Amino acid sequence: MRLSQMLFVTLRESPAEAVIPSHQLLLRAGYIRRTGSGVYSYLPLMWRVLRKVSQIVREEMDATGAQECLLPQLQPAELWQESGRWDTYTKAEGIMFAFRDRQDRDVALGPTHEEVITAIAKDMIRSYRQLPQHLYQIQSKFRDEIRPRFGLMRGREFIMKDGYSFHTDADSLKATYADMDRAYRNMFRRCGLDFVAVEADSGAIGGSGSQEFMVLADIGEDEVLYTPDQRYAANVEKATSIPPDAIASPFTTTEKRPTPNTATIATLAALAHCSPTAIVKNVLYQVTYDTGLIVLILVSIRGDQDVNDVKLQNEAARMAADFGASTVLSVEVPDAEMQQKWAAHPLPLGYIAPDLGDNYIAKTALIHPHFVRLADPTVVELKNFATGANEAGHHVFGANWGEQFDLPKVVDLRKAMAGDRAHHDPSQILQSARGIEVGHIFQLGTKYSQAMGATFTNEAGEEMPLVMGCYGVGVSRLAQSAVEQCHDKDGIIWPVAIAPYQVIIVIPNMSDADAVAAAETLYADCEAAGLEVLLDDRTERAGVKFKDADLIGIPYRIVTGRSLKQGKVEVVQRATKEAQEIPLGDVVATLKDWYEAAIA
RNA sequence: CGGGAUGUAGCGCAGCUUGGUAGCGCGCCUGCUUUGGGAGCAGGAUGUCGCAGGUUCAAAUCCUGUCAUCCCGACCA
Repeated sequence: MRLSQMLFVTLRESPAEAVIPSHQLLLRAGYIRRTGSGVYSYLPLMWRVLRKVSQIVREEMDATGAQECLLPQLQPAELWQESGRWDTYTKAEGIMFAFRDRQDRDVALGPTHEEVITAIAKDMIRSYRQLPQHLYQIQSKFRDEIRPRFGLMRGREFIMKDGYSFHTDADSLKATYADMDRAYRNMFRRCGLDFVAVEADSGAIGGSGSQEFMVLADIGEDEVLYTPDQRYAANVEKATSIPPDAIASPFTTTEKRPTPNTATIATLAALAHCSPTAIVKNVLYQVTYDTGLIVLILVSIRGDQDVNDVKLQNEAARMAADFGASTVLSVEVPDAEMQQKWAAHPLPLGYIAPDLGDNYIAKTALIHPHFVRLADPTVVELKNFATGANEAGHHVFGANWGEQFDLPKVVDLRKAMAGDRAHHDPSQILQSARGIEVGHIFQLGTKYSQAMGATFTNEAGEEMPLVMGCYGVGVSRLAQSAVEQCHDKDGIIWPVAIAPYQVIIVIPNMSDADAVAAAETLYADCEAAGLEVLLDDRTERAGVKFKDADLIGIPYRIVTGRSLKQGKVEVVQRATKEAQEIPLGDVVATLKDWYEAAIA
């Protein structure tokens, strides 16, 4: 491609809308333009990158035997009502773009495709003889994100590879899941990313085992906890650890004492001269189920620890059936406005005890009349602890489970933290890093197949639900992550395998006929050799061309300049800025070698 | 949805406090010179100051509303 013919516009300054390097550089270098909030146009250079990434993904998927297909983005509501996700996706999470067509039918733009693919499996898969199957597609997804941000990092329309596998049993699923683990590692390695695989929460998709692939970067939206021996890595939402040991309580007698202005653990610990580990903190949550029922959960946890919202939400979901509900719409810490809806009288905020009376809950139809009391394992062994007295400005000291308070049901709700010890080896201390989630693989199980009646007949002639897995890669997010991870002050440094072009030939002086002729020859030779090449034949000064070449991040730059007199050209590697003079006749073969070595 | 900020030329910004003919840098167009790291000189074009009301002789500027974009948050008593 000749740059003089291309829609090629670079910006000297970053548009104000971009705040992270990768977003700024993609805008400045003319790869993308914002069309709306969280909606981007992929310009010719970007589209080449996305096609490169897609092709790597495709090759690795095909190598596992998965079959590419293309499913509709426009999806009827019935499918989602069958799976039970219509309400959660349109109301609770509100993440699905849903609307009515002219026949007044509810339809939506696909945020994901479990429903569509399961309906097809239900239709087409009848016998165990057809299994396993694995279909995947690469297409745009639509999600009405709460807060789109950072360009392609969290868009409302984005490109994703999503795959779905169907199995007779869990062992077959695990085999494919392991294949996907390997395939994903291959993809991300081939794309030139520095990544880590971590244990993950399954979230709204549902199911059991799941693993995320994180590109490490400071602006990552996820926190990853890992051990230096690399034997453990998990999303903080999922992570478990050994908490610090509790320091023995200094309280020897049981008494209620006035403790003014100690609504926080820090102020209470200071006033009472004790460690936060000697305090039982009681935190109130409000869960809303799909039936409209509100259930109040009181969590008791050690004073130095925090509740993991995701673990709590999962526990609330497990309890849903007990309340005649099927899904959780929200889990929140009730603010003053929410409290007014159900509190019979003002709560002793900051001074709540594990036995906060049910009489605080007003008798209303949509409010469960009892607190659901849960205890994190960190409080189980505490002796003579301090905790609230259910009276503003007062705490109880020297309390014990089975004496002053009944120990509630014990559930792990604790948020693991950097500095905690690891379960597999307590000498390993958890470290924290930020990550960008570029891939996620799930063992779904039978959640969708059961809901939608997707069954097959097994060897014994019994009708069984299909066992499913699903596997996603954020293609457009991955491409921007590569920039986030690989750039310098001058611009993008594309990994060779996903660069839009491998080579750019710069003619420093267009009025030098020899330089132009040499460049034209090299341009033709590169193309003939199968290298993807840009020819900067614009009538710009050399400085402008060098700046632009650096900005758009093409891996190899040829300059037909001064050394032409010696029959040589300068060849510069973008990543290292390393330059060398190479005889004209050797240039193409050299670049071909470099390219092949880089993508091997 | 809550909080914060910003909307002025293609991009980055000033002007607003104290109302009075809309500015700067880059980019763009023309010409000449220049030609290896975002050239110099000369000339030129480009704005319903986000939108709608209001106050006023007069509004980019003051008031009200509204829309859009970006950032932080959705969380511990």
